[in-house]
Amino acid sequence: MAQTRLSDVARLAGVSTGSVSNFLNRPDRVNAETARRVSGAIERLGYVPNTTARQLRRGQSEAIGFVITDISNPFFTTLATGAAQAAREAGYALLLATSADDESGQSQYLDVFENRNLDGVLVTPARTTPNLDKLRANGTKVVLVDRESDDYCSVSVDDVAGGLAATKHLIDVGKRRLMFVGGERRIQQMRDRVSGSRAAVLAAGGDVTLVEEHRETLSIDVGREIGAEILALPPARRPDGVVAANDLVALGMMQVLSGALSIPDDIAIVGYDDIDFAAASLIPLTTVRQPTRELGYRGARMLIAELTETGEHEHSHVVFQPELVVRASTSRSA
Amino acid sequence: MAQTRLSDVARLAGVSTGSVSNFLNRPDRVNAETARRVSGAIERLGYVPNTTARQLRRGQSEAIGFVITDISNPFFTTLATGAAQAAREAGYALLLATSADDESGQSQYLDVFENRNLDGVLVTPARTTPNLDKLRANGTKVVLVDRESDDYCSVSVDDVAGGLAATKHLIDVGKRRLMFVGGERRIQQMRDRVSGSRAAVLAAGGDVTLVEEHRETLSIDVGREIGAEILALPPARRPDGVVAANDLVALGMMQVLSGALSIPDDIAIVGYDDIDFAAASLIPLTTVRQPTRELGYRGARMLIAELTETGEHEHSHVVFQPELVVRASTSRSA
DNA sequence: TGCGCCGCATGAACCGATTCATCATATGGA
DNA sequence: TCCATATGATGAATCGGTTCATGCGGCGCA
Repeated sequence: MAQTRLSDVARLAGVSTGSVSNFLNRPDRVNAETARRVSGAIERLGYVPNTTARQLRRGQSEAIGFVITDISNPFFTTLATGAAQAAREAGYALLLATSADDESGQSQYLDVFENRNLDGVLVTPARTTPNLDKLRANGTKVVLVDRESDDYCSVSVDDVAGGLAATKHLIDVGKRRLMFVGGERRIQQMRDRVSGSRAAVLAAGGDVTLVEEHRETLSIDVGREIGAEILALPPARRPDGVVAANDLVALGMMQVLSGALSIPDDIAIVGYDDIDFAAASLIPLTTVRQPTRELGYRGARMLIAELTETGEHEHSHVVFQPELVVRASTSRSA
Repeated sequence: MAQTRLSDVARLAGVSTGSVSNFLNRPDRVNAETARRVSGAIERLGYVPNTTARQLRRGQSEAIGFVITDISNPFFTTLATGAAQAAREAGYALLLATSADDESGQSQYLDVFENRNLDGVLVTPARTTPNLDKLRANGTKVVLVDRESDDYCSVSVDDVAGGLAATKHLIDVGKRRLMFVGGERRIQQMRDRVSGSRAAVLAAGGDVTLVEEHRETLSIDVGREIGAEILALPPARRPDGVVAANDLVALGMMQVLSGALSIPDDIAIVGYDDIDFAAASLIPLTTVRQPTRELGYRGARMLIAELTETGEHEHSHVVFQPELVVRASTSRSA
């Protein structure tokens, strides 16, 4: 209960508080003998510095925040794991907020962050870009994850390439009536994936068609719904290949479709993200793998770098390349 | 950049800092006119209180921590969601730490928490109980989640009942050669689930057998391994019913087994937790549902209650009852 | 011997909000 | 009219580190 204070350490060691503080923060600035005494006193008292006081004086918290858009999607938790690791390595704390079940969503959580005075936040922009500028005006650094922007540092994945690879693969295995299931068109990633998909169709020539279906959220349940809708179509109008914009939808669709149709013969499915459950499905899911963990890791490192750099800041952008992982949901031989 | 301080507000409103502080924290103590002026000044300046300074003075951080044992298991993220909600409702921040990929594991993260001076932590004790006592001696409150203990408040689920229900169900659908796949025996939950399982076998009489398999971790990959081992057995020695101690293992096993055997005819599988993917599997998984979100929610509320209560503290314990959810992995009719 | 410099310790001021003893003013009752 | 009481404002002290201007002793060099 009774916190031992830095001044207690100073008294026991017979030095000033300044020296103790220096020992803690710039050990090179204290004499070896002094260091020995201070270190002994700290040991003896079991002293732990009070982070709050340090933060107050330093004007920074050594903590960064991350808003998880959808905690039920392993993609985001993997992102968080990567970010957490980077934070830990740099001695930062990672404060996670979840906007999972909430109507007003993200911007509310950014508010939470606002008066927790974090040094910076990692943001995965959802449907609309929340008022990041306001945060930044308040002195909080911002790095975008899984999204590019000229105004902020960002780490992202080439979604055009991902959409293209997924679609081209379906065409290569002989599918002609394709369907793209995406999220809200306002989200940049979705637009990119769609445009990659279209590019692949265009390149294939005239006999390949592509229909697009867009939903607000991309969950397992939504996948089930869309699967049911496909089954309700007359067979001739059913797609024979589907590109889903995330694995959850793909798995939901597959569950419903596998009851009535043969996968991949009647209908082949490609997901996106390569969450663990994609490989673990009874029919393993072909999917576009993103370097998810790395994405979170690099994002956090970038943020921390921005926090610690001294000179003028230049926004930097890292773009990873996705990788198509072929499994049984599109190919018998896989 | 230049933070507006409380004293700026006071100056603009023409009142003392004490009054501004009172307006913020005990509005009933300030005159209506004063309140109006202060509120106007806050508005005009866009003032946001500095949480760090408040924490320092108050001696508390209004933040609680939660160590996620395995972030790749949706069970734990759901727990976190519940806890996050409770924290949010009470105006607390939830600091998440992940011990996912780390050899030394949990205790290290509790250290991180130690000098972040949190008011309390929520702990899901893993294999060994980390040095919680030390934390507590430092003034940090502790509540155990998913585990009972006399020395701490706790929220848990009746694991004996869960193991029993799962096993009895297999027996009821006609299975006789049962297998229990659990985690480390040192973990209390595992012991409870096993003993529930044994009780069900005992109650069924002589012709039901139970073999036990224990692994350090319970992941999809481990499930695959065990599935392969089962397939390698001579048919007569294969179990015809499996109780898995979490859904991940169950899903992993099912993936391997469904290739060679008929589920549920040759072998029926029951999981544990009822994560979303259990219902979403191509063969939906029968499982023991835990009120996971509620568990996190109640745990956090309990912790916050302990933090805000004034009198003597009495440890309290909430024990939820699990619920068996029957699906196709054990029953054709389901 | 004297001067300048270096290394290191010192401790008061400070970060920004909260608290509380104190005081001013108003109200009511005798 | 006077005193007791209530209401509410005040501002200095405080929380626990960090910083920095200041000072001191020792060493090298001329």
